[in-house]
Amino acid sequence: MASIQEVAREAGVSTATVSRVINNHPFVSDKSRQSVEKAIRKLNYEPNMMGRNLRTSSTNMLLVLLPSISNPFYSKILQGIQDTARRKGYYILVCETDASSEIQSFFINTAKQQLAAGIISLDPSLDLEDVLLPQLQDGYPIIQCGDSPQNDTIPYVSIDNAMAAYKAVKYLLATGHTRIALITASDDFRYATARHEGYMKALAESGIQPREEWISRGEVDYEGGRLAMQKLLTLDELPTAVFAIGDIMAIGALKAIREAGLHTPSDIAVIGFDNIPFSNMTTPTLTTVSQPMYDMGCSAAQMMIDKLNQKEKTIKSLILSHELIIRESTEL
Amino acid sequence: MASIQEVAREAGVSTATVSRVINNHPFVSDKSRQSVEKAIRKLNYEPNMMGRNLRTSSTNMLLVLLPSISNPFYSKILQGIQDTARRKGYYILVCETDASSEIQSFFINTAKQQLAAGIISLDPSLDLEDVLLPQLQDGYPIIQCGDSPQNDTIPYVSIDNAMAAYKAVKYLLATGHTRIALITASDDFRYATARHEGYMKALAESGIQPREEWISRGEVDYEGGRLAMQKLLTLDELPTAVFAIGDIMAIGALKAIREAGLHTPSDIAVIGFDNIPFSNMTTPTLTTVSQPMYDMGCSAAQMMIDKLNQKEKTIKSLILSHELIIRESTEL
DNA sequence: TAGTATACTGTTATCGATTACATTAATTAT
DNA sequence: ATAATTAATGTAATCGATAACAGTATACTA
Repeated sequence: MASIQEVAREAGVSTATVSRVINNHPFVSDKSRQSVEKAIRKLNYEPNMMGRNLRTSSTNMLLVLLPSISNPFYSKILQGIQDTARRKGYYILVCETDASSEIQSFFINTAKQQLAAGIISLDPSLDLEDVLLPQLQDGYPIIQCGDSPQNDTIPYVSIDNAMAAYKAVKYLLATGHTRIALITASDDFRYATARHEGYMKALAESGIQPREEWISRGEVDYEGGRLAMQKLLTLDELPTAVFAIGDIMAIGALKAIREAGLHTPSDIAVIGFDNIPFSNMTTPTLTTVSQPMYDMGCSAAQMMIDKLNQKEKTIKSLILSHELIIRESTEL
Repeated sequence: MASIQEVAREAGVSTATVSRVINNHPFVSDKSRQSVEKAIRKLNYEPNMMGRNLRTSSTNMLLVLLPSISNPFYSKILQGIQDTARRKGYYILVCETDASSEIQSFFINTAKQQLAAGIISLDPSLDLEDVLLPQLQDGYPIIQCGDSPQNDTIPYVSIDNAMAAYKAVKYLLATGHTRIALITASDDFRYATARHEGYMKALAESGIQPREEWISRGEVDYEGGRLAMQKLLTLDELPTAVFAIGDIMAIGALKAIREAGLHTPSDIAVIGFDNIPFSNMTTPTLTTVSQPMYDMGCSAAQMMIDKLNQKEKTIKSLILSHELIIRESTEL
């Protein structure tokens, strides 16, 4: 672990000159530059990040908050963040926010301690605005990714959830369905309420009065989707199609339908949201709305890095495009 | 961002005394301790990690190398690592090794720069011994998790893969199968060859001569499993059961069987490996060998931290227990 | 009472980098 | 030929913490 001093001694120059060579300053003679580079190679020198970051009071680490690492939706976004960050020389600190309550203080410390240069949050349930931001230094960069925040003071990367849901339900209507149920989650999540809105709007446009009992709620996981579907299956008049606000819930719904001895899509069509890898591996394969998860991650990281480099004074939110992927669960 | 100097001034003591209070040294008077604590609260002080780590030339970050973040097997392990690490005050730097070739140098720098205190690798394809280790400082801690390394100089956390595979195939034999195929991957992975061995041993014990054509190989993903199964389906005499060395490949196999108009388990039973969350959501649900992924992660992190704290001079490898989970894909 | 141990606190060097400032050498302008 | 620029380099302070060492005050021992 050679230090800059050793390199300087080896090269017969001062540490300042070595530093200038490392950081590509002008005003270094070719002679000095060459002997420094030679010394660096000889000693296998790497600048120590701690020393550098302490002095410049900067850091090349980004903190990513995500509700659950093993949720494929988030991990795909994380992949995008990671790739972009690495290309720009940034490291990713991950923090799974689901696990416990000490977490808040743990990651807020990360920011306070200047360990991370900024926070990218994938957690839609985290109240960034009212809980997180006030605890951070003024101007500390935060980006929300995959959902839009409660209010618009925090920049985000997302898709137009209402529009995407609208189009998905429109598609169901176009294929002849009129009794279309919604499987959704708590209204705490903006994306959930936005997709709910899109659903309502599509029905309204077709002159269909959405029934109270068509809205079934559950946890955002497989069991939650399964239970929500089971509730729908107790209705006197069954829906002929279901729009679930997430693929995993939709996959749970598929299961409940099959358990009831019914068939998808002939008895009940199902449409999901997110296009997680597994949505293409189910039986039947799942019609879904594709979110550009990887791109969302890339964009979030890029926005953060631009902000850190002051290329952009303020971060502008970004709406990416979505796509309806039609598969077996709705094909008649 | 108050510094230790400001706290010292506020409390009317020297920085040394503040440092002693922070680090719970004895020999601090109650009077000093109280005024320091008061100053810390008042200034909302948090020790700066960069300063501390530079001085102590230590760090509380661990680097985790994983082939793919979005693979549920790895992400579940990562969850265990993360939880344990955080409880002990360590941060996790993730590095997805699949993506590109600059990666090697990127993460080796992390170690060289003393940014990370140790490396936990989940990547079975990474040649830790011959490629990674020689580039690191002598004694730099590395742990392999989820697979045993090529040779035994690097400590690891894993299960007994050969035994687990043996028991899985034994179960198929016990339920009357005699033509049992194997879907596996490249022999580059130790876990793959170990599971292959277990398969061979079980067949041999039952006096069954394993046929060459029963061994079908593919990439370790959904498509790989599907293609490998398709190859098996071209045989004149079809196998009645298939053991796949990973759940995702097994799920691909289920798909291929269904596409061929056959039924699982009545025509061909399928058994997977890993017990990823999705193995319980397929149709039919997948019989599989459960690896304690979360525990593996916890153990790996714990071993690393013990090593770093010098509780353990050398790290001892750990074999955790597995379990056969019987579900619909093998139930007749 | 002098001497010694003990408890507590402060001074200062240090980790490894960056950078403002000073200095010197070389070049150009007058 | 002298003054004024410009280029190249070095000196030393600095970031925020820790810790060796020294120093002071108090209690205890002989």
